[in-house]
Amino acid sequence: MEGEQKQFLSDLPKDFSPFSETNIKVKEEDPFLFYPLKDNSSADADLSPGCSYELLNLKLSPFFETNSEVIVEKPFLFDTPKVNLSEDANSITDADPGYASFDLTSFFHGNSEVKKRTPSLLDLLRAYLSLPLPKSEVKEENIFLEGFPRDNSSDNGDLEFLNAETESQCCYKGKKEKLSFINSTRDEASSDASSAIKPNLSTITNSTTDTLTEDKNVESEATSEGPGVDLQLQPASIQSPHIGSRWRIHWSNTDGGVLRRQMTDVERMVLRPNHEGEQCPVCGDRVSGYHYGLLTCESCKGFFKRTVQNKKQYQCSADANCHVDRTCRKRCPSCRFQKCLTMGMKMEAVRADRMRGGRNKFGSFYKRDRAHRLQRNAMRVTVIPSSGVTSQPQTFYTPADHQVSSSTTDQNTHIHYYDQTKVKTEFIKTEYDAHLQSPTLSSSTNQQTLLNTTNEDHLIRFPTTYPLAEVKQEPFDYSEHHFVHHPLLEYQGYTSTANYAPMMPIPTVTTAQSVVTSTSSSTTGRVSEPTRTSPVLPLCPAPTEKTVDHFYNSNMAEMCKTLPDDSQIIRIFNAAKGMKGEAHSFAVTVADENLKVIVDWAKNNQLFGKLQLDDQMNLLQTSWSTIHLVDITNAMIHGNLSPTYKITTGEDVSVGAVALLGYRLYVNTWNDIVNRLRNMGFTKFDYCAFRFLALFDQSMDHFQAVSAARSRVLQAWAEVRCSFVSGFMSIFEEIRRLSHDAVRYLWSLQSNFPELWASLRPDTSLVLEMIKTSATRPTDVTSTVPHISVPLQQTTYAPVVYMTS
DNA sequence: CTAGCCTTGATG
DNA sequence: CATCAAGGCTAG
Repeated sequence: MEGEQKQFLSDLPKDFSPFSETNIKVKEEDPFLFYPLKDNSSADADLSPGCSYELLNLKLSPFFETNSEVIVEKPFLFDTPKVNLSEDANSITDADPGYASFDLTSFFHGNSEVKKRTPSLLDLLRAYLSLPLPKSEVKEENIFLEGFPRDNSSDNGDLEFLNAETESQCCYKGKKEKLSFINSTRDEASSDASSAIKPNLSTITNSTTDTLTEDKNVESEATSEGPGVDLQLQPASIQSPHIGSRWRIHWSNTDGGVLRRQMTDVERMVLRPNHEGEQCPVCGDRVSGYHYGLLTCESCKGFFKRTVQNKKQYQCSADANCHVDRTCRKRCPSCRFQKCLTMGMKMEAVRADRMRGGRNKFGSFYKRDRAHRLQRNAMRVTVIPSSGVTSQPQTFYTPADHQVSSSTTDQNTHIHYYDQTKVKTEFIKTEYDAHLQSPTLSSSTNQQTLLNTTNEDHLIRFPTTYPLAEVKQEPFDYSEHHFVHHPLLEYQGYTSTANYAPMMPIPTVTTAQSVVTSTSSSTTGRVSEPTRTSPVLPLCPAPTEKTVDHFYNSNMAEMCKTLPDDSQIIRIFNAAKGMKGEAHSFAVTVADENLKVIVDWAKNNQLFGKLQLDDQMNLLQTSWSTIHLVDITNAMIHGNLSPTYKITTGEDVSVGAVALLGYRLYVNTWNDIVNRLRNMGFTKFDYCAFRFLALFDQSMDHFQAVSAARSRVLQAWAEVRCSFVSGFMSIFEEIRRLSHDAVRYLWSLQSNFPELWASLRPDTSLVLEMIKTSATRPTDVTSTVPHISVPLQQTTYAPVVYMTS
């Protein structure tokens, strides 16, 4: 080490460490710490060998403060040349939890002061989130996978996962190396982590040392074992490559490597490429790309091409309304072609000169369509104003949803297209068809216009930066209801056995409207005549063997595995009821405890983990209360909680009061929700969906990962629940709103009942700190917290008008 | 005829 | 140079 280490340690007193001193002198212009990132090779910096470093501004550290004013705008990352680090284990020391730091004391010759400071609870949460997943005792299933040497350029290498539960197929990129993966499930990690709220030198030093000495040629995503905050871990039963499981990669060369494993369903939610998983609007088969103006499968592409090129004319032997799907698409080419056209495939895109390659004139429209899709994805859950029962559908369900807008008359191309009129078709051109094919009337544009007029648009344009900001935006007047609309469910219509009224505009019976009709018992909704099968609300097929099988293989089942154990919430209630304090205190204790469970659940979620730390914090601050309420609601529905809990004051506190953080006004409303859900047959799947939807809160949809996750959750859920989803969704929205009300209520105590607030020990409650932080942010909820004169019973809140069916 | 895979070549 | 929608090829 001596020769190689050069200056960075050489001219320092051996016992000098920034972290063993209370005050450290730092150069004023250089109040930074260098934190090593994951091992990485090559580069020519000069700090510690073979590592990547992040230059961290001490001012941003929750654990240190400095009087320097220097601010780093962006994280500064760099690498150093590789050297065997194991001999140098002694020079490793620790810093903040979540970072294992090399002792870079040479950088602290300065005149700024660096002091330790006491981190807030949120700081600790942050640090906890930034920790690698808690390492645990290994179930040493040796699994042989094959990997590939790390390609420095591909940061996404570890997002490419492969196959299989325990045995995996191989995928090579670069030269082949046999890698051995040890799958370690997490379980007991909390025991040695429990005490380590503060940075703990020895723990980190030891563990890091162990890592380095034991695993000389091991690279691990997660070898740096941090001490962890005292957030309880749940036992997890994770057997296969899976969210939450930990992997250690051993390989025989020292080039580094990237794990490839099977993508889990949930991971697939955000990671899967664009059209994977999309269904061909003609036959429902897997989409392979844009073909002739539409995202279709390979077979419909070929079919369309052959038909147009060979000027085929088909005749339907039935009534020209045959059902077309993957299994029967060969049966009636006439109806298949008709459906191709109806859905928006363009004959003009078939080249008359048969020239290969290149791009056609639709290129830019494909691009635009992609953008629209992206946007639509981001707005998967579309809020539709429904004040009064509208007589006009808010959106039209049109095949145009699948087609690319075509507004071109551009003939400036050497590619000659078939003129639509040259191929005689048997189709009667209806107004609708004309609209579809019209070069001037873009139906996508139409759709866009409609979307632009709905009030979800601000969600995209004005991303919610602060947690609970969304709460602020929510009108207090609950009489103005918002309903939720899922294009996804519309999409299902395409694969259902629904009949397509040919060439007829089909007014949308959106799920939003179905919400209206199912919850308001309104009969004025414009549900189409009963004879027509709605493409929007497909009938659930009777559960055949196949569907049952599919059910268990669905995303939903996979996602359910990540849910906390049912007993968790019971345990929390039982533990909390013995604590000193009145009802609010009981509720806050329960919330605090459950928050730990929630944090761990979120932290172990792959998608959540992909978010930036700040975004994770924001998301948690926004969604914890809804998740909490969902948890208690679920437990209540299934009779896991007793209706009331006797606390130390002798008072009987209803579960509802606890669930609503002490806000008793809406306990009956909540009880009603519990009953309704129970009657609707609320299952584990529904609970799972609720919990994920709560985590990936709608107000955070401006993060693509969040909106994508929501979409997938909805899709998976819809596969299980079909059209019932809409009914559940409206109740979910009620829960979400209630949870936000509860948070606002709790925060209102701070100003209206300071003694009560103080008795809740806001300095030790993460829940209260979260609420406080959210509320005291500049543009936040504070100003909108209504004056609440009397806690528990009275409020100036506008009463929520909950619909009952 | 079907449908999966392959080749091509303008586009960015 | 990668991308990706065109057309082409061919077993079944």
